[in-house]
Amino acid sequence: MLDVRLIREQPDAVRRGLATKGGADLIPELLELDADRRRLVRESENLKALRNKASEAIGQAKRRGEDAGAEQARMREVGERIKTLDIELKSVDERLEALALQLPNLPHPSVPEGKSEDDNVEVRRWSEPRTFGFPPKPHEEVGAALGLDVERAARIAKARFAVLWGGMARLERALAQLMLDLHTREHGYTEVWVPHLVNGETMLKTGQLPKFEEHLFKTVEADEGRPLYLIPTAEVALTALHAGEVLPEVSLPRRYTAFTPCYRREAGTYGKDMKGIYRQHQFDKVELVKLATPAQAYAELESMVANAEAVLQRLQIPYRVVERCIGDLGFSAAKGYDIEVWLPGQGRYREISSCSNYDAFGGRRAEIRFRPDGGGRPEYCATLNGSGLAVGRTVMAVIENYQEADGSVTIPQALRPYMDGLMRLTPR
RNA sequence: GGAGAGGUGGCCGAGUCGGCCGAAGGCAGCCGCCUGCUAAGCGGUUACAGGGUUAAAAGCUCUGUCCCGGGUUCGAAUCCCGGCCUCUCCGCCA
Repeated sequence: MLDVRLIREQPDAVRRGLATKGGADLIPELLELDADRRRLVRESENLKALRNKASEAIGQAKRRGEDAGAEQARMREVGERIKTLDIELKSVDERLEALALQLPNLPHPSVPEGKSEDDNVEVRRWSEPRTFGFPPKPHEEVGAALGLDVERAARIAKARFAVLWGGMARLERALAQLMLDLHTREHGYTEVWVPHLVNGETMLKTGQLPKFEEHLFKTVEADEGRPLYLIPTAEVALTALHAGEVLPEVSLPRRYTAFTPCYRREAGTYGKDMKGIYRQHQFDKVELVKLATPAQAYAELESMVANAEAVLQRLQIPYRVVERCIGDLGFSAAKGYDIEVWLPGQGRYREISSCSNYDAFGGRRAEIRFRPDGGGRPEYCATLNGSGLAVGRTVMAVIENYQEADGSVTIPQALRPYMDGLMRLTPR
């Protein structure tokens, strides 16, 4: 969420910032509502001050045994007027917040121009794709022989689910473990275990609601309690952990990691990436989340990307890093990078991680603040998040990059300790 | 699932028949004083949000906040209703 005060004081700068991302057209109405709100607040509060004084006088009069009926009647009317104003104020506040929630974050000045992911800018590449002595197969073909089973998954659930048998299931688990160990032992993250179902308020505070409801799986409690939502990423749970809190500045940055399944409806992607497990309703991810001061946030973004890259380096799989352009930044991000892994079966780089700095936009929405070291008023934290990595897509990358002519897959060195020294997955 | 108790400031804890309660007292913190050191002692101070004033900040001032949302009342921490959460006992359970 953007600071309404910033919009009020520098509407033109905000309008320029939102030019590509959209939402600038909402500003006039927002400014009008803001002016209405302040007018109503002033009037209501003046009347409340009057009433408070009068009520005190009535109390004193009554204690002296005097009659205060006339004054009480007068205040009854004032009370009615206040009630009317407050109802109006509440309605203005609600409309104002609904509008403010629709405004995306302002891009950082360093973010490249561009409309779609095609305009993203490659920042660096790591390692060279290996040369195969045979035509490399896509992961769904390599995987089918090794225990990747989408047919039965579709039967017991629906399309876009998978069953992993034997070594493939083991590979999934081993990768998650490798990632968690790397981030907790070498990158300073604290491992957190979180609920996979969260309430609507948490979804609102982390920017999933109201805008992205169609992407979420929603549950209904049997006793008609508030609905809970399946998390689309551990980011929502991790970021919301400190919602409403004021953290000491010395405790920043905080670095959290969690291994969870992610559940996404994938509405509007029918027919897209239907083969294999690139796009699933359920997938595992090791997520990275940081809370930082706005001053630390951009350096923390760089190190977060490096932390995610380290996973692919361990696995010896080629990738490139692209900086997302304004049009591909997403709603909440001020700046962000994607890591794209090389998939020889597809002959191209595909997204395996997305790291973003939401800066104070995220902290304001979730109400996460910090108390500056020298004292003073609390300020909003910057929130950052990134995949480190999406486990299912890493499985894809491993089996495509390490496939052999006979249909087997070599287990990367770094992964063997997590698979009892197993060197190879062979067709079943 | 059944029965009961409760949610007050950074923490503990008091709030009488609704007014003088943004809230006693204690602890912790900060500033100063005092004292060979330490401990003790003395004085002051310590929430958040929003509005107004200001170029802005500080300051001043007003409003709201005693879990959340409604209601009663001239006036609610205090009374009433709903929700959320916590605890105790019984039952069930990985």
